[in-house]
Amino acid sequence: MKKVQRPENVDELMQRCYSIAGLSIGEIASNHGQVPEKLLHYKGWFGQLIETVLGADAGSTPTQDFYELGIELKTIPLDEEYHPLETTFVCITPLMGVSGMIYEESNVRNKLNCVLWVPFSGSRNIPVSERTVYTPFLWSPSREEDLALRADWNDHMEKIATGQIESITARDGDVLQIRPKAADGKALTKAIGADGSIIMTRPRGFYLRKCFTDSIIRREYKI
DNA sequence: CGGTGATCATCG
DNA sequence: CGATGATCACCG
Repeated sequence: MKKVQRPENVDELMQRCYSIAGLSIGEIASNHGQVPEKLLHYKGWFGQLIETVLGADAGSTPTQDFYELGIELKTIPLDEEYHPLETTFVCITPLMGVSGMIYEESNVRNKLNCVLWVPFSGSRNIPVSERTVYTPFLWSPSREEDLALRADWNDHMEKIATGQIESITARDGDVLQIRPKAADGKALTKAIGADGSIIMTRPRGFYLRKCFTDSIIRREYKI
């Protein structure tokens, strides 16, 4: 693995981004090991590859990838018409100690405050090494997007705070949904139960719906 | 276990 | 056939 230093500033980061725009995954991975045939057993592989290439550290800290720059890195697979193929994981959903939490100080708001999107062709009928990176770009939520995120976050967190976590499904939330996020179905974590007691439940995560990221992509690429 | 990075597989 | 619920790999 070739070591890449952390970028000193946004310009340096973006120059690295533009240097990989248009390249195939195989070309980008040439100095970083083998490209997997399928992503089934390597689901986060591409995201971690891009982190390495751009100089983010591969830690698992709940902060931005480029902490000094306040920038979060997200790769996003698109189909032939530039529509997102998958939802976008944001962060783990807090299920305990949520009373008094406000959106402005939430992990969701912090993560999405400034995102470096790295879109790439992700259709499964294209061999992984032949999929290409589109032009990465920086994004911050518009006022409307921020309001939509805040509304969903408030709805979700109120339910969690009042012991209704088990009633939340992926259908809830216009742009921000909650879905299981764990290694398997056996993983359990503490949450607030209906009667205020502590219950054990599946860990959850916040995800951005495709419609939300789709509008981001279409606005940026003017399509 | 609880985070990071996500995509898979099944079902309505 | 797309979304929901489940799952995969790795790290400290």
